[in-house]
This record gives sequence, structure tokens and C-alpha cells, in this order.
Amino acid sequence: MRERILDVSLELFNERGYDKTSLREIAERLDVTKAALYYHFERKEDILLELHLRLHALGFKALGHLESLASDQQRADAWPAVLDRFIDQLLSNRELILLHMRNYNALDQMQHDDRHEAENEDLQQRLTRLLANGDVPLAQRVRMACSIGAVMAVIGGYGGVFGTVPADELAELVRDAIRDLLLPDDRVDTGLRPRR
Amino acid sequence: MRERILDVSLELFNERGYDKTSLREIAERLDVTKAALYYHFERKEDILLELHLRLHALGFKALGHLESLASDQQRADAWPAVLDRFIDQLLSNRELILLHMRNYNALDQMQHDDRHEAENEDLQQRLTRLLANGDVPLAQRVRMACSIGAVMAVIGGYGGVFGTVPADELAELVRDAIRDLLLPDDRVDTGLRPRR
DNA sequence: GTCTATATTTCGATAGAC
DNA sequence: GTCTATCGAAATATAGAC
Repeated sequence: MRERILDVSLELFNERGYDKTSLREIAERLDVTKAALYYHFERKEDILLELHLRLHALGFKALGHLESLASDQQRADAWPAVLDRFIDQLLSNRELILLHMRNYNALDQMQHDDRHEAENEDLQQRLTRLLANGDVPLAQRVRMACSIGAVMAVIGGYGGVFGTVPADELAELVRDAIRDLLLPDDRVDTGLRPRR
Repeated sequence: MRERILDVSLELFNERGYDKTSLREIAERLDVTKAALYYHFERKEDILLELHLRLHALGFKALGHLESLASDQQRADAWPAVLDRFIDQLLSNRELILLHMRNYNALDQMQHDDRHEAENEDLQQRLTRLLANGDVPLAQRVRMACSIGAVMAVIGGYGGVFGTVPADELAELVRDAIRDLLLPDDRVDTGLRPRR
């Protein structure tokens, strides 16, 4: 039952937003009463919290990938596999990614749990370290940020425009795209790009 | 005063989220009472609505840029300037972009105004036409979606990691990046990219 | 584990004086 | 244009029976 509550909640949070989703709605869709939910979760926020912890798990994996990308930036033969797993992982957890994109503020301001706080800070710190690390050229770091946004955008789907495209085909195209983004050095200079 | 309300509201909506921002908070930060706000806006949603209309204006400009990019994809000499204006426009309206990123659901579910509805549908339709247009190769369309996400990500800044970088330098780096993303044909094949 | 019933709080919105 | 005072609705959360 606990799992059913989480499923339905994730659905509703993405449809209507966390704040506008009432416990009554969740209960209705599960054909139980509001009070029943309180047997499984002490507070409404605890539902969102549990979902966020699962998102965190994804985040840690993804960061692991990105970090190894940053350190292996010279060994181009090493990271295609890493990149593949990264994108596949995001693509196969679309609902959780959507939760992050569509409920940013609600997720950002949860503060009722210590473990959650710690994980949040850890993620934030590692992401910052990755993108603010002076050892990596700024241009490279900007491109890493771009690649994260790129993958997110396609997964979010901007209204599901790519909904009809098979997931693996989409993944392949995204991989190609952000490969061009992260490895611009593989190309010869056509004289078009650098304008300064 | 109306403008001051909008400014403070935009600030608070981005900090705490639209739903969690009460009129009391907005009023407090302006050193007036809640009731005073109702002289300037009939409903709370009308504040968000006005902000969204300004975001729409940005969206129309941006879409214009993107549409001309799509149609001019062969004339590589034509669009760098177009692209520049596009990115500059987004970068100089960071707060409004943030509103979109951090209050997706709240913005998505506003339905109290006819003009707003019409503009919303128009934008959605044109974006869909752009990204679902069968005349443009799927790979190209995926890359366009990627580029939108890339720009957004850097502007959103994932916690302001690039806050210390001068805006024009950042803009230049993003331009370079999404140029590589949108014009992969400018490069020679190293044998690394296509794997099928 | 789920129910009915109710307590508690908060917020959006209104009325009317100044 | 701003204030005080208040209404009404809706949501979270609790108490206690089954």
C-alpha cells in the first residue's frame, strides 16, 4: 500500500504540482479516505520526502558518472560506456526527473528530515565542486552544465513532443548530441566557430 | 506601486515558490497590509498572470529566433547573429526564466484569463510544430531541444555556480557550445561518433 | 488498516472606514 | 490607496471506533 501511495502521489505531483495536490485527491484516486494515508505517512511532506530520497539515489549515480567524466576527459575511449549508462538511467526514471523539474521549489524547501538535509547538501556540494572546479577549463565546465540541461530537456520532453520516438532511439540521438557538446576537440577548425 | 508588487512577488515566487508565498509575505516585504494588494490586483493569481505575460513576450521572441534557425539551417552564415540575440535575451531576463523553471506547475495550471490561454496555446503549438516537424530530421530536432535545455541550464545556474563569471563571457561560451550542438556537420568524422 | 468526525490553522478574499 | 476587521473555504492533521 505504501508503494501504491507513492506511485499515485508521484503521478499527481507531476500533473498538478505538490502544493495543489491535496491528500483528499490522493486518497480518492486510491479509493480510500484521507485518514488512511496517515497510517502510512505521518505528514504529507513525508510522501514527497520519500520520493526525493529516491531521486537522490539517482542523483548520486549520475554525479558519479559526471565526476568520472570530468577526470577522464582525456581518455575519450573510456567514457562512452559511462555516458551511456548515465543517459539510460535518466531515461528509465523519467517520472522522478519530472518531479524534480516540475516541483523544484517544493523539493528545495523541505527541511523536516536530517538524513534528507545531509544528502541534499552533499549533492549540492559535489555538483558545485564539479562545475566550479578551477582545474577544469571554464569552457569545459559550461559544456558539462549544458549537457545536463540538454538531457533533462529531452527527458522532460517539453510537452511530450518526442513521445512517439522509441526510447532507445532517442537515447542514441541524445548521446550523439552531447558527445559533440563535450568533445569539441575531436573536430577540425572550419574557421567558423571561434570569432574572437 | 503595481510594479513594486510585481518585483517583490517575482523575487518571492522564485525564492519560496508561488504556492508557498502568501499575500501576507508580499505585503510585509512592501510594508503595507494584505488588503492594500487587492487594490492593485483582483486575485493573487493575477500577479502571477502578469508575470507570465511578460514571460510570454520573451517566449515569442525566442520562438521567432528558433523558427528562423530551423528554416535557415543551411545558411550557416545567417544565424550566428540570430543566435546571439536569442541567448542575450534569455541571459538578461534571468529572473523570468527562473520563474518558469521553478514554478512550472503553477504557471501551467493558470486558467483564469482568455488572453493568457490563447497565448499559451499559441506558444505550445508553435513549439510543437518546431520540434515535431517531419520535414526537419529527427536528429536535428532533438538537438534543438537539447540546445534549449542547455541554455536554460546555464541560466538557471544550478545553484549559481557561474555567478562569478561575467555575463558576456558566459554568453560567448554557451554560444560556442550550442553551435557545436546544432551544427555537427561542420566537423570531420573522426570515426568516433557514429556507432551504428 | 481503514473508517467517521472533528479540531486547528492558514490563506485568499471582502466590507467598510479613513 | 491604504487601513482594520472579519468571513468563508480548504487543507493538514488528530481522536477514537471498528
